Amino acid sequence: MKIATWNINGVKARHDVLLAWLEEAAPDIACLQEIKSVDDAFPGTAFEELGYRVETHGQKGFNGVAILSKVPLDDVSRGLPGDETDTQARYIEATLAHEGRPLRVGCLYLPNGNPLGTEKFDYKLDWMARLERHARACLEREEAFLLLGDYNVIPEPRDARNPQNWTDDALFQPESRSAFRALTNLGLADAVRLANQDEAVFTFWDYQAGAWQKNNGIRIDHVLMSPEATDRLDGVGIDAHVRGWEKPSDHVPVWVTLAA
DNA sequence: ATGCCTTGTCGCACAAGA
Repeated sequence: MKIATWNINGVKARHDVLLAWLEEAAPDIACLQEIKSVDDAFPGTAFEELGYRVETHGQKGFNGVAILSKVPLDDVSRGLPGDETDTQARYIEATLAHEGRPLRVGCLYLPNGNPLGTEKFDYKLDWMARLERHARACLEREEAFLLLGDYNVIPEPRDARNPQNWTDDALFQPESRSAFRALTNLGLADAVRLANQDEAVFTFWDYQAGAWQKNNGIRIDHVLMSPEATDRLDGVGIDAHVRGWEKPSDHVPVWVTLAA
């Protein structure tokens, strides 16, 4: 079973590229972020014709997440628990069956947090604290689950081509990195780092200043896995070539495959 | 030091992104 995450930066602008990637990569589950669409306006027909069910949690103009799935989804839940006043659409999760056992998939778009010294950075850290509490609750069930998406965190210096350029950025603050580390310290595995310890493993390249051509990237899209899911981990990949397609997102897909 | 692009918006410039 192949499960992927991709920040597509607008589902309407990315419709054809998303369709081409789904046909090429053929994931069973695709977790999407920044759909920038309300639920009713999500252009799902072409994806449904490929065999995907579509579950969205959208809002107008910004943010928005979705799960496309070739297998049935149960208990679809929208919004990250822990703050009923949070109106930003950044989290959706659902349960599916993998080899006869439940697998919970959480699709997340973590707040960017810039600029520093504003309520936006506080919101990022509050959101990460809620995510840790949610991860703890999920772990207590001792079942397989994935928390995957755009974390907007550069975990370590080797996860940026030019880490010195990010020292004043919310993505690379000690508080952001510590909050991400709190998740891995719970026992959640960073799938890409289980498979690949190299430098220059990136998932995002800015649209500006020829970042893609210079390979001036960062690794901010992550797949975190519970121990029960890691037991079944079979493969990990980053579809970086998609960044070179016409009209690309600035992020690329990251995926894992689970064995029986 | 700043902008460099891209997307969506009750557009005709701007906010937000990272």
